[in-house]
Amino acid sequence: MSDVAELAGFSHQTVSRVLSGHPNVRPHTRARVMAAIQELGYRPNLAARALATGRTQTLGVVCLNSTLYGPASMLYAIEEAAQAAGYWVTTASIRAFDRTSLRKAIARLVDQKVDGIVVIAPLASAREVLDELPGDIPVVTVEGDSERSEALVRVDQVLGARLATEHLLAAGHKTVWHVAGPPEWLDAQGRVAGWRAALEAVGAEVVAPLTGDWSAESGYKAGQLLARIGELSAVFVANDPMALGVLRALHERGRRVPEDVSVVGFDDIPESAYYTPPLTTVRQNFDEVGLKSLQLLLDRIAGRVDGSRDVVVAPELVVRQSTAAPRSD
Amino acid sequence: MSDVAELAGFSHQTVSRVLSGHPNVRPHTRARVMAAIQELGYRPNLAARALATGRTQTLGVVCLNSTLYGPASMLYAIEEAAQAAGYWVTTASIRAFDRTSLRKAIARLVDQKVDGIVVIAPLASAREVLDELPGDIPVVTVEGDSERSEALVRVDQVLGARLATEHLLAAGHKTVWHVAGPPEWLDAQGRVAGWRAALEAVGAEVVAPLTGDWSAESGYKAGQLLARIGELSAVFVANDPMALGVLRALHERGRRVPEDVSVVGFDDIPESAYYTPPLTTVRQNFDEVGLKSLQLLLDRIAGRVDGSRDVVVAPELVVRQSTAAPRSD
DNA sequence: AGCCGTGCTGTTAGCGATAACAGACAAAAG
DNA sequence: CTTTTGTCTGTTATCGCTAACAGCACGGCT
Repeated sequence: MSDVAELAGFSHQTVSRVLSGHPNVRPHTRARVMAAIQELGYRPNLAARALATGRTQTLGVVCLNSTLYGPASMLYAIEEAAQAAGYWVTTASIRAFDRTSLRKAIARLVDQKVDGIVVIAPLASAREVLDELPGDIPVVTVEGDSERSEALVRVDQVLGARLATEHLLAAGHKTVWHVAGPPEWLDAQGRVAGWRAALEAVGAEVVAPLTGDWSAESGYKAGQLLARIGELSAVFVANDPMALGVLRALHERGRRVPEDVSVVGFDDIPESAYYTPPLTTVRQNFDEVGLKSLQLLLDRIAGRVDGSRDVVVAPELVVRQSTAAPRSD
Repeated sequence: MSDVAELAGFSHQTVSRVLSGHPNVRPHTRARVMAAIQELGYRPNLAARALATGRTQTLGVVCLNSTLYGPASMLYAIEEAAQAAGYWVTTASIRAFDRTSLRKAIARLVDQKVDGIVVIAPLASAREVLDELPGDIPVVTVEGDSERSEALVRVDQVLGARLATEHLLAAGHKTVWHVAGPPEWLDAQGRVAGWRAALEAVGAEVVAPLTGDWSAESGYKAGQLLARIGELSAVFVANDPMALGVLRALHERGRRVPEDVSVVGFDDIPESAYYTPPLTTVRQNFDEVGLKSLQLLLDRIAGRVDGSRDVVVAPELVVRQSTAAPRSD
């Protein structure tokens, strides 16, 4: 930086002012400095700036399993929007569900002095950990606990599950079975709640849900069980890959979809329109969730805390060919 | 830090030595300092350390489209391994194929003074950009150009495509059609080359490949075209989601798989075992690629350049139910 | 006894930027 | 013509840490 100053014939402080867009710099001076920067190929040292200002222009994202479609999409949307806003993104992936690794991940980000954190860790246990956070760092939670005082962006899982279940009930099915996600996941819990609520609203029987781990394999296993149940006519599966597994298992047992059994998924991943048959599912707009959470975070960093504290994104039912009326016999 | 020093009764430099694990510190002193750190809840300032040492303990990853299964898996594997090695990971996602955004992404990482970079951008154009890189920063390329002098980790795409094609030829198919990935992608190019080589080796006809964009939708469109071709008996599709689209299109036109047409995919994503029918495909071990590339990068950071410059991971054919012998008529 | 090497700790000087204050000069106000 | 105000630039201190050097005590050697 002092090289630039010398070449331009000004002090390093003036160079700093040019860089930070300070108004009180003569246009002529600014031009000279810019030329010197160009000529020397100077790039400011971000570590030094971080040390001096206390800000890093970096955001942290804590993410539970970034190979799943949902988290990966949100991560991508956040990264891109952050980039556009002049921020960096550091990710802290965690594999396990436990509190310790979540705590460690957040500690890492705090150590790195990130300017804000997005937590994509829709686990019941996340709540306690977030309560331990230093209060001076803005945090936005995605799919978190709505009782937390911090900002939150979420998809209305309960609504989505109700849309799915009501769609099946409206087609004439007496009741709807459910393959749920891991019980620790808040969105899995929400989908169970919505499914249950829809059934109870019309007095339909509520059969205990099966549980998977979001993978197609776990859906397949649940499907093998379901396929043996004669009275089965409609299933709501908590995500699309598991629904794929269910479709496969039903097919292998000779239960036709949708003639014998109707299936609804959740997420609307790009592949689900090409399953056999194309899957009726509930669309979550992950890009929007990622974008909104970033906006909220930037607002908080800028001190605009007054704005909306919670953002709820509405899911949407996408009807395809895996659902139909039950057989009349 | 000086607070800790004062509380422990030593100088700040001794605290620094304890933190960095310097050998010449009396155990008693070390214990006192540690206790003081504990008591004050002291956490070192990484920006200051970065400024003083010139190292950041951060790695950069440039990633082309992190919502695809392959890149997402590698990213995840890298992130986790880096974490275990005490490094942070900053991602720079790019959406477009062009040189400018790649250049910008790398510039961002260099500005941030990352200690090393992994480039997951299997594009032909990546090569030129990488040549512009400052020579003092270690770089590992994934799926890059093997003629580059830098370190490289890749899956043998040509071999994988040959395995797939030869499997179909061995089953008795006269020739194999191909749905390729975007031509700018090096792995798409490699798969075309392997497919072509396998056909030419036995003197089979080489029909010009169709092109998709890795999505199920593009595979579906290619499949609609293929389904009209009467003589079609075997297709090799450049990735699993596109293969799903092809399966769907064939099914809609009444072409049975594998009785009428055999289909082979590429990647072995977790869902492909549950497609209708379960997909014969070529497995790439993304975790291994991610891990190996990180190891290579850490080696280079540590100055161990002597070791293997290139790592080639062998893909593996996974035979499921989407392939069979051609119809005898 | 004197010297030297070794183990431990403290002092000083940066790393490369920004913040706060100070000074010079020109234009506007009294 | 002096005073004030405002625009522009420079000087100095500081962020929190590590590197290099210096110093001190101690034991073994000649």
